[in-house]
Amino acid sequence: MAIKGASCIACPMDPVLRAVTGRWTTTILWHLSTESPLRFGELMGLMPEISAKVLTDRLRMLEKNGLVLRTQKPTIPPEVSYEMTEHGRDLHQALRALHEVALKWDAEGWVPGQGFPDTPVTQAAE
Amino acid sequence: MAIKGASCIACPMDPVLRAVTGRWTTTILWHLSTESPLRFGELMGLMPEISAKVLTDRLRMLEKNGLVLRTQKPTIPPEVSYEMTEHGRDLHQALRALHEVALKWDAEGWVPGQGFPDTPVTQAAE
DNA sequence: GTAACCGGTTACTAAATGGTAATTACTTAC
DNA sequence: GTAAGTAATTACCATTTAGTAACCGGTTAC
Repeated sequence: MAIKGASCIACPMDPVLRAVTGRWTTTILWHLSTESPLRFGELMGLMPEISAKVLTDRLRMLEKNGLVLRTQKPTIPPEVSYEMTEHGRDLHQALRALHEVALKWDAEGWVPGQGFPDTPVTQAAE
Repeated sequence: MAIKGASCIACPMDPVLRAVTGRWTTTILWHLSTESPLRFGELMGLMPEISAKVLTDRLRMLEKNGLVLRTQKPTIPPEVSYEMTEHGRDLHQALRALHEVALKWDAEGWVPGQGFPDTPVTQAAE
């Protein structure tokens, strides 16, 4: 008889979560999952608050993990575009499900850090 | 006519992703989504590498966001258990989809930071 | 000659995050 | 009287991460 939940200690969730979640990562995947290919500048435009450095870092990481494909045309000025790989597209269902949750919670009046209208407010001690 | 993808700049994905993704957060939600309720110590056991401080931080954040319910029995020693709220359970589909992806990629030989067997290897410059 | 274009890179600094160890509280067992 | 057990909390320090601004390349338009 397995210990409650113990069967998942060594399941492959953790490494996958590290690769596809985290600051900006999931947002980038969501955009590329919704419309591909997207150019570097277009991604910047879709995420006005990300910096070029972080976007580059994330795209490199996703590329290394085989989830995103980078295509460069050697024109002047250069034209670089990104799209999901075949494997990356496996995330489509999960991303769509997350998007639906986002729409639902938004409609229900969810506020980041405060929860839903029916979430009990924890009193701040004086 | 909307600019390519522009319709999602202000969509509610970002705040939701901040609340449910991030180091340990999604893993905690996955465990609570799979079996509830779980006690603090049980969660620690399921994630051998997390520290009590970080687990506490995450649980407080999830509670504030109305996704996780904390129940304390005033016994000695105390017995505190955590479970998903009604709203939190909205994530079930997304979490299950992520889990399926994890199982699939694992079976396909995906290695974190190196991708799949068919992912082109970027040469490390000497 | 110089500014714009695009997709970066680099160096430096600032902020967020995470880990460790000590401490709390109350009761039961040794 | 002291250690164990549970669920934390706190202070402090180390690490990681992110942001800022400057710079690069080659060509075209002014």
